[in-house]
Amino acid sequence: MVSRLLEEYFEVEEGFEAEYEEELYIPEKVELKPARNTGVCILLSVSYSGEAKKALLKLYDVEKRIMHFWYDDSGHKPYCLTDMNIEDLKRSKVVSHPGFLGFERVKKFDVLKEREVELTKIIASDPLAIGGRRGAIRDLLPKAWEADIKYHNCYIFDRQLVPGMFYKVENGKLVKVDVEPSGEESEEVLKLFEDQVAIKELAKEWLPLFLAPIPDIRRAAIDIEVYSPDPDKLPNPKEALYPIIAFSLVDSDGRKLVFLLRRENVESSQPDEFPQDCEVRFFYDEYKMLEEIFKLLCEYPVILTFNGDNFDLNYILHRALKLGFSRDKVPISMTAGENPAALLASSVHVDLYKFFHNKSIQGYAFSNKYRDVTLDAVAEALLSVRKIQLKDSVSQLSYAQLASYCLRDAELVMQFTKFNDNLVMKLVILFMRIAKMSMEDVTRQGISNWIRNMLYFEHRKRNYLIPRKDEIIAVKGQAVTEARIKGKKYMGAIVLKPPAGVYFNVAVLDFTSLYPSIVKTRNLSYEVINCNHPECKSNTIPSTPHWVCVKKQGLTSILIGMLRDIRALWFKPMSRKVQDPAKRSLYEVVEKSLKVILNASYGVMGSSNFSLYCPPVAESTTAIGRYIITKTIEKAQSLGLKVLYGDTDSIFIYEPEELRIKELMRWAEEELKVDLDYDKHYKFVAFSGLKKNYVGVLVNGEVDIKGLVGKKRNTPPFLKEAFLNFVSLLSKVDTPEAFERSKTLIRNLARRVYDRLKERRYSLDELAFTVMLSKHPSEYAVSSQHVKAAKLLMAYKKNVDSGSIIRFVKVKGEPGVKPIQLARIDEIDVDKYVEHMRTTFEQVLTALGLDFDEILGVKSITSFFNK
DNA sequence: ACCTGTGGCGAAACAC
DNA sequence: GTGTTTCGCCAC
Repeated sequence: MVSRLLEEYFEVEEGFEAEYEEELYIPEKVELKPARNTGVCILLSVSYSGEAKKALLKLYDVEKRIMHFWYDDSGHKPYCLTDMNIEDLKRSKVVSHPGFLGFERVKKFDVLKEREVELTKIIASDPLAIGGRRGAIRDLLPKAWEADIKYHNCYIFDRQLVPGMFYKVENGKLVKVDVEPSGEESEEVLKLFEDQVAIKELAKEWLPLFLAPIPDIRRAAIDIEVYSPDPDKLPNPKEALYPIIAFSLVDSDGRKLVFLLRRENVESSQPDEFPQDCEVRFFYDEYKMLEEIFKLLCEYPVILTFNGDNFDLNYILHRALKLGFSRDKVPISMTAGENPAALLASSVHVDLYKFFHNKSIQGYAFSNKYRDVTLDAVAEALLSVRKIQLKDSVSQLSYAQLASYCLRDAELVMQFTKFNDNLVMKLVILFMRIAKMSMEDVTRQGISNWIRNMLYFEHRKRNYLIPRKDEIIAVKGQAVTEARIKGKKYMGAIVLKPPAGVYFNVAVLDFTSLYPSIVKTRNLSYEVINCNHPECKSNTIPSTPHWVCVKKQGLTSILIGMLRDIRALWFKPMSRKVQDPAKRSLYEVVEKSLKVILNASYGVMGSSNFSLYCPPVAESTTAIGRYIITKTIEKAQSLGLKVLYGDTDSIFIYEPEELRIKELMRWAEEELKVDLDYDKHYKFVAFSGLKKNYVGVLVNGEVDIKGLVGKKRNTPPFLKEAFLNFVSLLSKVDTPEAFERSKTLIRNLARRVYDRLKERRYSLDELAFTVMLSKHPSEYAVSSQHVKAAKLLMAYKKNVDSGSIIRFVKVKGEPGVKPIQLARIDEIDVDKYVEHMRTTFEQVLTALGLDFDEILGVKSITSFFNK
């Protein structure tokens, strides 16, 4: 049982196996709990071993049927896998044990039978992804399980057995797919790895995942509207007190339909007022309408919603139960827990709200194009189309207005998966292939779970025992470096302090995917860091006591290195080179998805929630990063280059000389084994003198604004707008002389904003600060302004919770703020706003050598205000 | 049940 | 009054 890996890299005590075996413990009372999703797993929440196990099983009369028995992450809750079929399970004593498979759960399995057909379609449509829900394909699973267990006979991950990405369904059976790389392209890519044996072998297995075509899965987007007597309050799905008055569906083939519930006192509409190309159906009976909705939900392999987990599907389910549907007639079920998911009986439900909410998706796949995750905001950012803006609440709309409104939402949701050549669906499927997760899981779970699953898969493939978190910490230790910021675990990157002022002709160099490159070239991986070979101890990590194995390359080092290389050497260049739009789009999607994984791969190593959490690996990564940028700056200076600024992996060089830059790049490649690339060239950069804080105008006229207050989400719109005008004046500047001329314009602009503010000629909307609540207002340690505003809103019977966006203005008197809904323009505290204006503008003015007070003559005026 | 990391800035609240 | 802490948002 002790794997090769464990013996080699951990100090394995003599009798390791016996340790578990000999610790006999026979509990008097056994608690049996259901294991989620696996159906035929029994979870015993007790310690067990040899004789104890037997006694225990005898107690429950199931000993003969127990096939396998494994530990879970905690090491104390072993799983039993049984080979019992459902009928046996139902009859067995175990089943009737309180807390185990209750009646309802068994019943659910019967429902599952019907789901297989549709799920099979999805799996079959993309054999390289594992698809569908595990429970739903349970009859197909045993074959995969056998293979899995035989092949990886050491550990079963988190209540699931991964059937493997290399299976597809044929005639109702799982069939192994031949994954030998075929085709010229694979060969061509593999040639790039001639000198890296381990990486080449792994790339052989992974390339099909990226090169195989991505299926266009048939799907439908849905949306509902619910009647509400209070237009400010969203109806509660658990109570489902009010009728569903509209339902819309838009499918991937272009079919559009709307169901409307006839109600009293609703304005009737002419046929031509309804949306065109759309089937409209009226119902007198909500029950009937729900029946029709359920039929539709079962027609598509994938159903898309925006917030369907929390609202739409949840509401439909509870409304149906309230109207007298029995549970087995409703094809929707909610998972248990605080953050439940709505699952469909015969389809996969993708809640795009959850997917778009994922920080990695937001940042790296969509480069922060949207900030608020609302249907309206995301649609505007990605599709340039908005929701239909309503003056009245949905409950007051005419039938035609309601139909248009509801349909638009479903259209937007469908469009999310279609725009940019099905980008979102393609990303989802690629993430399924990379993480070996189902569509439902991959769209709901965060990046750390994707990476965990990806790594676990590679462990099992190699027959490695997967250690627990506490085992890694015990053997490899905690972080030793001290963070600059209090409360952080270890030291991070270096940021240079830039000189305040404007600099013409600045080149920016950066290290391409610095951290993944470090992980690869310096062999960073939890099992090989601080290994127990005496001869490795001299291979130290700078400014840490850690060392790294020189005998064997670690798993994460190979895997992350391989992903980095195929992105950098193939998919990134190809996504720029290839002309054929379809091919190009595929390269772009693969490139994007790899970027997402790579960017998070370092972070998770330093995250205590991550199951392979290894602080020494995380701090070694940043330590080497610091070493690399420091050495590069030194080298640049010795070459006579002037380094203005740098942050983590970038270096700003003033008046660069091509030959010296080339020499620096060559040196970095040779000495440090990292690619130093020429990133961009600024016509000029204006530094405020603060770190992470500057404006630059590129040679093509594009403007980069970094970290300045004027661009932050919480800054009031009037300042953002003024700031943008300010920057656009700046972007027209070409020469130092033009600066002098632009100063008058800048002065006028600042003056105008100031006067307007003073005369209160801005609306409340323009003055509003927009801040997100990161937790419920009651949970805050300090009552900051947005929390105060939120509490005022709550007192005004508004629903406010973690994630809510609070808009407030600053007013005179206590408590100094009011939510925008409750404020009047004459209450505004003008002085506070002048201060905000000052900081916003000063960040750039100092760079230009201008003074805010001087420009406005503010000093005399503020003193006037103070009287 | 959910959760990648550290560094840095500004505003306001809190602690003394 | 002051220094410190908390919070949100951003850069990388």
